[in-house]
Amino acid sequence: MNGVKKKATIKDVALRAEVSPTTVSMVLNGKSAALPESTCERVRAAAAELNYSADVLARALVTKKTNIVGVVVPDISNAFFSEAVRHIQVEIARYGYDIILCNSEERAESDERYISLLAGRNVDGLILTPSAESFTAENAEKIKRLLAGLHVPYLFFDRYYTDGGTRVAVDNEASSYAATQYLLENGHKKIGVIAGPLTLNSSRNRLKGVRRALSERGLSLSDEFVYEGRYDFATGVNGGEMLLKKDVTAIFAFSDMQAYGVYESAKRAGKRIPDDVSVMGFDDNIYSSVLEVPLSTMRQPVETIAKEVCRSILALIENKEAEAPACCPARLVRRSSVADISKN
Amino acid sequence: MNGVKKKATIKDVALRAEVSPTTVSMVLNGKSAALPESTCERVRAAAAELNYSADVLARALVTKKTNIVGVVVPDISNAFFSEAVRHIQVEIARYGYDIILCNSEERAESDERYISLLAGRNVDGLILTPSAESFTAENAEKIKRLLAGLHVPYLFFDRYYTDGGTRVAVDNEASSYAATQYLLENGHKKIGVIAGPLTLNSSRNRLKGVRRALSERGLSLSDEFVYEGRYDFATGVNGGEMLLKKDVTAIFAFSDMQAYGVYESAKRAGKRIPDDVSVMGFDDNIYSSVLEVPLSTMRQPVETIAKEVCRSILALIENKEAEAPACCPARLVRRSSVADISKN
DNA sequence: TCGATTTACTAAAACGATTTACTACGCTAT
DNA sequence: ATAGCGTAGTAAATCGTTTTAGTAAATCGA
Repeated sequence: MNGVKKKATIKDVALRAEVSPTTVSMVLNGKSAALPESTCERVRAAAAELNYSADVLARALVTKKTNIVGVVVPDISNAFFSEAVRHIQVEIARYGYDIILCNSEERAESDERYISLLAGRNVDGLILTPSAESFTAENAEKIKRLLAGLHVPYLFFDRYYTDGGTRVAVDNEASSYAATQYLLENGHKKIGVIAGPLTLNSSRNRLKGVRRALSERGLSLSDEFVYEGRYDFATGVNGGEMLLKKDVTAIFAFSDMQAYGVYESAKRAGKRIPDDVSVMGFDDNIYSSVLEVPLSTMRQPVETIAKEVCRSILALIENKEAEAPACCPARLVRRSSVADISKN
Repeated sequence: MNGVKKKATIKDVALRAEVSPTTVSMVLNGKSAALPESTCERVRAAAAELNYSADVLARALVTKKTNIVGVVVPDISNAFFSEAVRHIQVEIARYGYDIILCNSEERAESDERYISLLAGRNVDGLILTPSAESFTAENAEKIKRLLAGLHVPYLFFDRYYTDGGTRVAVDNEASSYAATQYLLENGHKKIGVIAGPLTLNSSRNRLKGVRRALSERGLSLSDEFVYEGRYDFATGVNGGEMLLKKDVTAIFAFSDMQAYGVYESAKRAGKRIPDDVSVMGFDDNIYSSVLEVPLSTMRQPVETIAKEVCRSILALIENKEAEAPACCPARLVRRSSVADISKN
């Protein structure tokens, strides 16, 4: 009963159960096939009495398994990522894994630094959403080389390189195709688009979907109706301002956050939503249903994606073999920000 | 050049530099006071050539230092926590620490499980926001006992037990005092409050602040004007509905999310903000400035708080001595959701 | 010149597990 | 009688560091 009592080690348990550490280890790790139940019982009792649990560091040192996966996202305070990370953490905890979380703040240099750092921590796997910067040809090459040299299973989440690597993302092309169809069905022909960085596959594929839907109706999207920026509020404001001047009847923003910016720009321009201009978003943040004019948007199945991320990375950790890319479909959420002008 | 080359160990470096592992360790850890520069140079060169970096697991095993801090929050997808965690991660990384993130999903059982788990991972420190459940007398006792037995430095962030433990939080009492004063200055006397769980010090102290401001003007807040719930949207809707029936002129919601709910309830009741009822929030989420009627609110200085959290936990890790509680002041953000009715 | 000190370095013990390769014993079958 | 085998374990190596307690040689002071 004196002061700080140290954690019991496997030796303490061995001593108390009057067996060797080897035996303790085997019993506690379920490798006791060859041992009589009486011994196992003694060991388990001793372990319980001493409140023993194996030191994870010592164990990891010999087994080369930490049960940690590293997660690198551009910005956890972005609603999409925070929700995804929450689901990932909760889900992967069920398999006995913890996550070390890193924010790259959209900087390629941080991606590199964190990836190396996590590998140095002997994580069992890596879940990556590279920063926008990491999609320039040069940076992409660096990241890919870095990962190849690491021998740590990794997977791309939401953003990915097209030439290899396991990935889990929403089906961007199909989703924005659906969104555009919805706009078309409501009579919109003059559509403006606010995209995220076109270096990202997410934005490029969403744009592709828009173009496909349009061309199927014999329409096309000229470049001057596409405003490229980031996925943030300010981009929405600027893009909205620019597109409103061109008298579009609908604006499709590639993120809800951008859509909020469009609302702001409409307010400034004295235009009402959806009477003067329709707005369509992408993500379905919790806030989108709360707006004065609830936003029509494509809902990302964040929980499904998160679970798929976990399933894939665990598979990679176990098999060390490439997984097929997983594409999850987004769902159209019709609210009030899109007006039907087909009868006009 | 054959296949997978293994990571270089300290022995490899020692061999190449023609010294002992001891020497390598000392040089690379800056304990080379007694060694001639020539040797140091040789060791450093060898290390560089082999691309050597010490295995953190092996090191942690002997030094008892992991450079990891555990973070347990109720819900990372809550904007306040996600922003806080982002700043915490970025800041603490500057000191060479990583964070393992856990979501308790507001469940006491998860708090216990994660705290034990993180301690078992030999984290150097713990940053905790206990779930609402963990504030019942019984659960609180359990958590406190658990922490006391762990010998891991820990700190409470945002929510805390009043009887001990280092803590970092916004000055809730002063903040809501200021908010209430603002309401009073604008002529509001019949004020309704939507609180979070009153088991949480944050809610209790905010309520205290309201009462103090009111009583200084000879007013008081009767219980029927206080709606207790959670910090979420649904609580705002329900509380708003209830309070609007009592013809309050202003509603002070203890979170922005609740305030959004109040907006919704006002819309349903056909009341305009701020013409028919004023609304005040708390947090200043990024969305609050985006609303059709931008929300007046108390802005939590999240980055400041996060930095203070890092400073404190690092101090605790180094000194192992209690830190003074840190209280950060919130700032009043005046927007359009509060009307001046003092001239009526 | 000799003992004491300084310089430059190292052997070996930890840290706390897992894992491989044994051993000692009793029993059976030939 | 003994080879062979199953049972019930264990000793010792290993993982890759840090750290303690030295030592051997060179230098210094008197």
